[in-house]
Amino acid sequence: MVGEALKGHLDLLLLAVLADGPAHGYAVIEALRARSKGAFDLPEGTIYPALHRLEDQGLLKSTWSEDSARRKRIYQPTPKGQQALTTRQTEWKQFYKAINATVGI
Amino acid sequence: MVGEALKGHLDLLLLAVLADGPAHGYAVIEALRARSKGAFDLPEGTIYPALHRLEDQGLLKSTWSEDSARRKRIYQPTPKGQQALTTRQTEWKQFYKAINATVGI
DNA sequence: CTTTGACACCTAGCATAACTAGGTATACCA
DNA sequence: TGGTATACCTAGTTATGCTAGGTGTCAAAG
Repeated sequence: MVGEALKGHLDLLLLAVLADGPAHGYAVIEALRARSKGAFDLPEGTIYPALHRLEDQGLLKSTWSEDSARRKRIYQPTPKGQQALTTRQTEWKQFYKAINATVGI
Repeated sequence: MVGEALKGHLDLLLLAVLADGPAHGYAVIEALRARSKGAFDLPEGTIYPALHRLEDQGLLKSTWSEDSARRKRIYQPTPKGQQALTTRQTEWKQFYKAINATVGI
């Protein structure tokens, strides 16, 4: 994606993806690419620290999956994370409508 | 506004406001507040450096107004700035549609 | 006539978060 | 055996909005 545009909006994306079911980091990257039809093709160095940050904030919790030889850290939203998702959604709607109103589109 | 949400989108707002007519920095702040219905109430420390940056990039040019005892630096978009506005607009549309698609709203 | 607040400009330094660029390791296919 | 995809990690860079301070003009209120 382009530059700094994503700043402050990534949390919303991650919480939205994980609200539809637990997933590990690499799968989140693929889900973002798929859902956005290729617009969000984000590097691991973006996603992994963001997931850690959200877990530190208590919005996600993670467990190591054991049903595979390849280790996977499975993330899912906490109740606090689900609540955060709805507030982030309304904030996002207000934000993009404010932009559209300002730009006149 | 909230946190980092604006990062990467301020240039679009400034170019859009100034595309509707030259204005000085303080007036730009008021225009943003008015157009966004209060959503974008941005401090001078955000606007002035941003205007300087856009001028450095050749997207705006400025002149000091002389018809007032109070000095005002009047900004207006250059041709390059007008072109940048249209590309930023299409990028913004792609961006917010990608977010909405990803979030599912 | 002094003070307060709106107007109008400026910038050094801070904070945040996405990204770069490196690393480790497993699995599978040619 | 080598390459590619999967899957994780993090130190450091970078970009930019914002904080917090500064200067000065002007008008209205006290």
